[in-house]
Amino acid sequence: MAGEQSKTAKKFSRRESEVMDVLFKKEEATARDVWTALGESRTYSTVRKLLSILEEKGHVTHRMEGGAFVYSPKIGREAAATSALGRLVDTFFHGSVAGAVSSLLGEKGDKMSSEELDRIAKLIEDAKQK
Amino acid sequence: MAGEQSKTAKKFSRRESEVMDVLFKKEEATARDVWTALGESRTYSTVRKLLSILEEKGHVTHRMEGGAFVYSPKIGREAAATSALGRLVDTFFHGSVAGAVSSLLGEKGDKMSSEELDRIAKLIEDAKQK
DNA sequence: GCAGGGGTGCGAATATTTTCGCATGGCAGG
DNA sequence: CCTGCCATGCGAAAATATTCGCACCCCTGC
Repeated sequence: MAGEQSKTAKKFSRRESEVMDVLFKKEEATARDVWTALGESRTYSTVRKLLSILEEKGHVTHRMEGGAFVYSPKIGREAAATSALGRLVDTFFHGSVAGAVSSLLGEKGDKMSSEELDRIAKLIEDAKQK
Repeated sequence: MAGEQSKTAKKFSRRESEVMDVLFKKEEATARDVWTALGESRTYSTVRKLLSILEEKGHVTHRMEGGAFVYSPKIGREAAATSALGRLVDTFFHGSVAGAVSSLLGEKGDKMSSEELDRIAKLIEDAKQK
């Protein structure tokens, strides 16, 4: 249980993670999209710079479309999510998934459809089988 | 679903969050403890400075014990965890708790005891009742 | 009383991150 | 062809975050 972070640890600075969040949510977006999503609190120019830095660091890629860059995260939402989730569970719940689920349910349980609840129950079932 | 972050959004810089992580894991610790936990990669002095800044910003408190400061997070693990978890679920799973649980199970499902699995199942049951 | 070993506070040099303004280039409309 | 609009690149100032070194204090042992 020694160096387990090197593989998953993604270090984003404040603004960088804000941009990444947008990208993860939207899957892909132009600089202008990100700028808008960020509430236009900064300059369009600033957002573009951030994007280019993120790309330089290898966290995002872009493809040309209609004369503009369309950026998208490079690591993959799934991987990033799993990593972040795992770290969070370790930090706050000492590795207890049950603890995390409990917290999640406590927070959003009310607003969840019984359908979604069922879906989770099924997930548990499957895990137990295996 | 508008401005829901203002209440929970805690912004920590890189080092700051590393320190907070230690504090959340240990519940409380002296500067030296944190320094050790951080792998002593920096100077003891640096860690102390970080702690004092964190305190100045209102994220941690300290109490005197045996001539040394024992720091502890101020927001409470539970609240911080819920907040972080919620944000993460929003960002990566578009708010779907099931999606998050699925990911969690996929990552740590194997290593989980059937006991913990049961515990979660029960949690779901309770949520459904309500 | 005089080290020695910790602990704390503070000020300041360094390193990074953030934020922009400006120069350039492509395209559609007049 | 000229003009306005939007996009990208670049360089650098401004704001923050990190890291330390020092001065000072308190307690224990000699």
